[in-house]
Order: sequence, then structure tokens, then C-alpha cells
Amino acid sequence: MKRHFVTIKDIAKELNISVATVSRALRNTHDVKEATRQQVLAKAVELKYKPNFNAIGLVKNSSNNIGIILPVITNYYFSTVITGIQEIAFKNGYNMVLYLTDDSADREKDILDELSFSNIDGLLICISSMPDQSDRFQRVIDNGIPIVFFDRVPSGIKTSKIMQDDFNGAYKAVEHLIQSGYKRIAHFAGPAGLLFTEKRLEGYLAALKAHQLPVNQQWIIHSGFSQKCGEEDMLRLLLCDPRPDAVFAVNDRKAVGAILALKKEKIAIGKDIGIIGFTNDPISEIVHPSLTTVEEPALEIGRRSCALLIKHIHKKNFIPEEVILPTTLIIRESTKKSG
Amino acid sequence: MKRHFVTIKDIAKELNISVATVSRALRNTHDVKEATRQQVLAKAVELKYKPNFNAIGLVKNSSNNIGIILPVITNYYFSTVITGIQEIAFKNGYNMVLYLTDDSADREKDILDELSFSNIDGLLICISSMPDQSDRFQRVIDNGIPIVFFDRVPSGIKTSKIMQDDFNGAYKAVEHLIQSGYKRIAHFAGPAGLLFTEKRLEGYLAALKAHQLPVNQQWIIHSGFSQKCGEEDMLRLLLCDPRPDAVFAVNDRKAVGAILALKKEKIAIGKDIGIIGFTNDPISEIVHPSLTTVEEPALEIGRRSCALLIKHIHKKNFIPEEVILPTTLIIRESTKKSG
DNA sequence: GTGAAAGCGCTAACAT
DNA sequence: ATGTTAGCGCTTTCAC
Repeated sequence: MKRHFVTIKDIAKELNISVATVSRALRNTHDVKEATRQQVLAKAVELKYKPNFNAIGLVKNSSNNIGIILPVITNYYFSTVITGIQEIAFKNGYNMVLYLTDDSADREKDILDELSFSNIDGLLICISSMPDQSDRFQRVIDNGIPIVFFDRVPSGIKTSKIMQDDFNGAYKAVEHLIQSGYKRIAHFAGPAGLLFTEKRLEGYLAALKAHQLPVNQQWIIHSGFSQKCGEEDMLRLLLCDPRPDAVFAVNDRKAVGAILALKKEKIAIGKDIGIIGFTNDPISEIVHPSLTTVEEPALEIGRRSCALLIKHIHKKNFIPEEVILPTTLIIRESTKKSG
Repeated sequence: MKRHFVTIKDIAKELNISVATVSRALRNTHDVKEATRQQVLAKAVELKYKPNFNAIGLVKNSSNNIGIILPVITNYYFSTVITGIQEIAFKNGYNMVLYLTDDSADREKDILDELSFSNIDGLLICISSMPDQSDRFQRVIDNGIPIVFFDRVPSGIKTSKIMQDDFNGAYKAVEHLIQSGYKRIAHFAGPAGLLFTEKRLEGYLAALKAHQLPVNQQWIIHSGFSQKCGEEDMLRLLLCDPRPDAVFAVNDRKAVGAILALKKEKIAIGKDIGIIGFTNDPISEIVHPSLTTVEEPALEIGRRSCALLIKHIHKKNFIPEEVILPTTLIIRESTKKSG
């Protein structure tokens, strides 16, 4: 268990100078002679000196870690967001500490409670789809740990948030459906209570309204985010009378589930029922027929939220920003009436 | 920047006892009166005390972090492995610090070099596909930081390794192809030099040999792991004379690439050319025709490797284990000659 | 069973 | 420009 590493004391001893000078030289403080600095640097390399983060953290009351709390990583969107985060974090000398909630509010609570704040300088959070626990997050912020929320953001907390343009993405999606000739458009929504889910629902509703198309509550089905949910929703939808001729799904996985269900029922996708998703998961290009969808800027969400968090960490009173990134409509086969 | 948290000193002061007693009570050391212990515990909750990991780490020369170094996380296998790791890590009070190499040996080197070992108790590594840098890893181990390798393991380092049964998985895959009536079987391999890639190649070769089938070097194509590589490999393969009637791909993404290329060329998958992959990525069920594949126990790989690493951390001289987990053949449409 | 005090490796006044 | 020293929050002898 006991390992001994080279410390600044070792460097100081070898060079016959004080630890303070070594410390200063290592950190490029300006009141140290260039020659001394070079000596120290050379010696540090020679001795393979590595700073002790615990000691630094203890003095500075900080770590070099940013925590990331999100539901799952086994999907395209989240793993891509993390890739974006890591890019910026690494560049700025921060490590990522990853926490997975499995989309459970209880787990989220446990993680937040057990978090030793000395171990984390700031938090990047995508909340679980369970009931809103805003006060819990507020307490963390009050403790001096900045939080930036992304994708799934809680309402009522004054801090930076970053998301894609869910409303307009949904609007564009539904409008594309309408322009493609579909008239009875259903929506497979996510669980109620999540802001982005509601924004997509609103976008859907607004597009229908703008084009004087009917809203049928039967055609709006709330369920989870999985492919399986998409299949089940579709089976339910097929029982409706009148039956919709298109579906806007809250994400690609549900859309893929819908496609799979339709194929089992031998219903022609595009021709009989058009499908559009949201995310631009690589799977949307591979599924047959390929899935029309709204691309989310996942990588950029990751980069931007990390950059924002770092600003919060550096400036105690950084004014919160709410960033909304644009989405892109990607037209493929699943919304072609004839092909 | 300066935040003040409750410390054991605060608890001691409130209770009129010494910090030593508080420290002992908090850690359930046995030489503290039960009544005192209860008082301390109650006060700790009341004051919302959170241990300072930096201080503990400084004294104990440890963190509570395990580092994970892997190429990318935007794919099913790796993100699932991480999910398994996190499950065990969380249970044991460890945090995961994530590092992405983007499959670059240079980046891997940078990460290893910049790693302040005071920040990490052990490392879980899946090496990049670039030339082997075993000495680099050995140095880390010599410094007292245990490493457990998973999936892509370097040869020549004596530490625990955990992988799926690549040889037998490949053997089963190719044998299934043979039993399905395919006779000219090609292999889309990964980059040369990676152990698991070689094991799969060996399994392929062994199965051919066991069934007295010809080995044609033209039919063995080495390239990257991406879907695009699979497409390109397939295009190249179609030029061969004689032309193979089946392909065993080193992973599902390449297999999917192959399927896509075949569809573009209007060649009947299964009937004209059979395809089998490796991983059981969810995509293999969605692609059309669905992909026969060899399932890897990704979640279990994560769990087991984390459990092993924790043993290494706890016992300085834990005897390294090499674990090989079984794979499962999953038969779908892409290897059906008629259907 | 509890307290006093040293010290983990580093930074940051305060001296010189 | 450099040295001295206190102290970050905690654990751990060593006393009592």
C-alpha cells in the first residue's frame, strides 16, 4: 500500500534550495530566476517528479476533477456527449469522474449525498427522468460546487444550462411530415415531466396548429425512451380509429422500435405510415428503411457544457448562461410516401 | 474559490472531545466507547459532515479513484464494459476516472505520463491498436499502481488480464458458417498486432483447417474496426476470383458495413454471401437482414475486471489472474442460405 | 477509552 | 530572488 514518490522536497534537497523555490519554479511563478527554474524543471524530469494532487487539493481546496452525472452511457447520444466533455476537460487539465444513475432518482440522490465535495470542482448533470429534485441540486450549488445541466435540465435552478433546440427540432420534424403529405400525425413522447420531452411535444403541437391539423389525444403516447417502448407504442397506435398515417417519435430508438413493429405487421413504412425520429443515432442510417430524423449536436453539447462549467469553476460569480444549440433535419426513407 | 466545509475539528469542538476520537469514531475503530461513537455519528449527520478525500488521500497515500483508459466509448461494447465497471466500483466506494485515447498510442502515452498517481489507486486499461508499448505500462506497475487489462491486452506484462474467448468464439462462428453450407470463407480482420484480433484470426484458421477448407490469403483483409472499413473490405473482396461465399468479420460494425455494401451491390445476403459478426451489438438485431454474431459478455468483462483490480489494490502481491469468459453464438438471418 | 502532537506534500504569507 | 514557516484536514503513534 505504501508507495513513495518523488516530492518537491527531494528536488529541493538535490539542488540545495528551498521547497518554496521549487514550488514556485514548477508553477512558473514570476519571481524566480530563469536559471533556477530551468534547474528545477530539469531535475523534476530527471527524478520523474509527479505532483501530489491530494496535497495540492488540500491546500487549494480543490481537486482537478469534474464530476459527470447521467442516466446511462450505453447509447449514442450520451457517449458522444461524454466524448465532447472529455475533449475540453483534458485540454484544461481536468479529469472526468463518471457517475451513472441508471435513470433512478434514488441513485441520483445517493450519488449526490455520498459525493465528497473535496473530490470535485464542479458537476455536469443530465437529470434522471424521475420527479424533479431541484432542491437537492440547489444545496450542492449553495455548498460552492457549480453545476451545469445539459439535455435534461431541471426548472427553477439558476445556473447554466445547455440543450439542443427541442422545440424547433420537433417543429421542423412535424412540418416535414406535413409537407410530405401526411395528415394524421401521432407523437410517441417521453415520460412526462422532463423539459426536453415537453419541448418536443410543444413543437409537435405548434406545427400541427400552424398547419390546421387535428390534435388527437389518443395519438399522443407517453412512455419510456427504449426501443421496446417504441414497439409497444406502435402496437397500441395501430388500434386507434382513425389510424394515424405518421409518427414523430421523441427519439430514434423509439422510432426504430416503431419501424420494427410496423415491419412485423407488414405495414409499408413511408407509404402507409411515415416515421421520424430525433437524435440521428447511427442506427437511423442502418435500419431499413432508413430513418428520417432530427440531428442533435451531441458532441458540441458536451464541449460547450464542459467549457461553461470550467468558467463557473474559475469565476465564483459567473453569470449563468442558457445555451440552445440548433438541430438539423435529416431526410431519409422513412418519410417518403413513394419511393 | 474558497469554500469551507465541516471538518472533524468542528465536530470535536461541538462535542468537547478531541479530533482523534472523532476520527476513530467515524471510522469504526474498535477502541472508542459506543456512546461516544453514537454522539459523533449523530453530530456528523447533523452538521452534514463530508470527509475530505484530499486529506485522507494525503495521509493514506491513496485516492478512492480507479482510472479507466480506453480507446472510445461511443460504441456498444465499451460503454457496456464501463457500465459493468461502474457497478462494482460504486459498490466498493470507488469512483471512476475516465480517459479516452481515441485509439492513439501517443495520446495513451500522454495520459499515462500526466497521470498523477496520487490521484489513482489502480488502472483498468484497454490498449490502443497502435504498436505495443508494454514498457510504459510496466513502469506504472513498478510505481505501485496496479493495472488490469481487458479486451485488448498487451503481451509480456505480468498482471491480471480479462478477455472473452476470442479463439473459440471465432471457431464457433466459422464452424457455423461451414455447417450452414458455406465453403469459401473470408475474414475481415482488425489491425494486425492486437492479441484479440489475432486470436479471432487463429480461430478462423483453425476452423477452416478442421474442416479441410482452403485458406486463401486474398480473403483475409486487415483494416480498422469501423463500419466504413467493413464496407471497403467488402468492395475489395467482391473483386476476388474466386469470390468467397461468406465472411466472418472481426466485429459487428464491420459486418454491418459489409451488409450495407452488399445491399448496394444487390447481392443477396445469406443466399449469395453469408455474413457473421462478433460482439452482439444491438445493431446486429436491427440491421436487415439481421446479423448472426458471437455475443461477448461485455457487462461481465467490466464487472470482473473491476473486481480483479480492487483485489490488486487491496493486496499488494495479489497473484495475477487471466480470465477468459465464454462467448455465445447467436444465429440470425445473415447466415441463412435460404429463407 | 481518549488526548496531544507529528506529519502526509504542498502553497502562501511573511521575511530577508 | 529565495528561505522560513504555518497550516490545509486527516490519521496515527505515543502517552495517559
